[in-house]
Amino acid sequence: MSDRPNPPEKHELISQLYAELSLTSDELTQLAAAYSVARYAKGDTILHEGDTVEYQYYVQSGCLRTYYLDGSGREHTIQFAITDWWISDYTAFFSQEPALLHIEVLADAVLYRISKADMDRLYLEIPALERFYRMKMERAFARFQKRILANLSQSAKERYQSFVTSYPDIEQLVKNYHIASYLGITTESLSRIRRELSNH
Amino acid sequence: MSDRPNPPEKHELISQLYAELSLTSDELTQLAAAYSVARYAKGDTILHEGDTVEYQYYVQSGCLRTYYLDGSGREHTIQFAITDWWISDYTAFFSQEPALLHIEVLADAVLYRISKADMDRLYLEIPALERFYRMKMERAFARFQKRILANLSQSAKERYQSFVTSYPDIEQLVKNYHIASYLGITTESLSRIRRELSNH
DNA sequence: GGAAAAAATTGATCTATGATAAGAAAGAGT
DNA sequence: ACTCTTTCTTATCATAGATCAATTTTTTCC
Repeated sequence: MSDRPNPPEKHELISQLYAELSLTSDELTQLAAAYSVARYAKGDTILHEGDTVEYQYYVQSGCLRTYYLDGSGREHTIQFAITDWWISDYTAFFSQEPALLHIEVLADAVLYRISKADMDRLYLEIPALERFYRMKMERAFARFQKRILANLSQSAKERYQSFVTSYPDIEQLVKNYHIASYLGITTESLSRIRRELSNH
Repeated sequence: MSDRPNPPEKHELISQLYAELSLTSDELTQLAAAYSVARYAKGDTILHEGDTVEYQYYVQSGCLRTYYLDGSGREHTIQFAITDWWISDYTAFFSQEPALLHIEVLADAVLYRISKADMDRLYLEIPALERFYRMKMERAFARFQKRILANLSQSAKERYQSFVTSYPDIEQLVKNYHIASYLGITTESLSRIRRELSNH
């Protein structure tokens, strides 16, 4: 359950989320109207491969992951998301092609979701959102580049160490087999790595 | 050398590049003024790790790659760029932190470059650019996600086959050891994969 | 056209991780 | 508190790819 007993009033949260934009009161009201709150329990899957991706989600509390099922039925975790992070199958959200990814709730979550239809309308009505989301995409791109670099140049052990250093909260929250699937190794290999690291 | 004997007039190219935006003549003139043409020879390095990244480049002709040098001095190719593609160390371009990547010219190139200072000014003067670059970042993000998925879920042989299928022009243009470093394997492993594939 | 350099291939051996199986530990439900 | 399920660890064997070295092929330069 979220450590915040109740989510804040929607309008207050939207004000904080877009604080850097200095939007007018009317613009904030428009934005707040476009968001809806969605609560999910641990274990829920809120997107399945093949679905149309209607929403992106802002995580007010909880923990989620996106994952891909390969041809052999193995799960590959693409991203985790905790409080103050965003989550969707972004590729499918942008293109409106069927989802490639699943989204699973790893800890009870309160999410604020907004549809692509509303996003597209609001880009026209509140042009400052273009800049906000361009810069958000730049940061997301940078995180993926860092991930590609790590996958190309680091051993599994090094990648695990980076993960633990960069995301201690997530490391504590999620199961080891999810971490293994994020790192691209099996749970047995992760166990060996953890044993080696604890024997130093 | 470029298969186009001369680059088109700058204004014409900028018109085509931003055709979807239906910019005014004045806006196109402003944009064209911000771009400069840069010609490089095969073998040039136009960005080094540690540099401030002042420009992003549109490739009018030629071929380039970005690469990262790891702690052991090995090169990891992050992206290639051919005609009509963009290239930079984007993470450092956005953040203005020192470059992590190098950019090398693999075939004589004609590039159109624009500085971040000009970009930032033009975002304010031509707001339609915000949308153009947000959507460009969305597509770039999607390509990186596809790359992460492939790295997590495919064997080296599968990744090479996807590469050849997706980028036949690049496969013909660049050296095998660059392809190997893009795929995250050694040149010896790539040779063995190529032999296996040619014996089927 | 020839020499030198670069790129690519091949072979032998090694290593990190995968596959499989079994067992232990932790968590969930009653 | 107990039982069942889920998660995690460990052992053994297999494999994809790395490392190292040598050779061949291709490209570059004069």
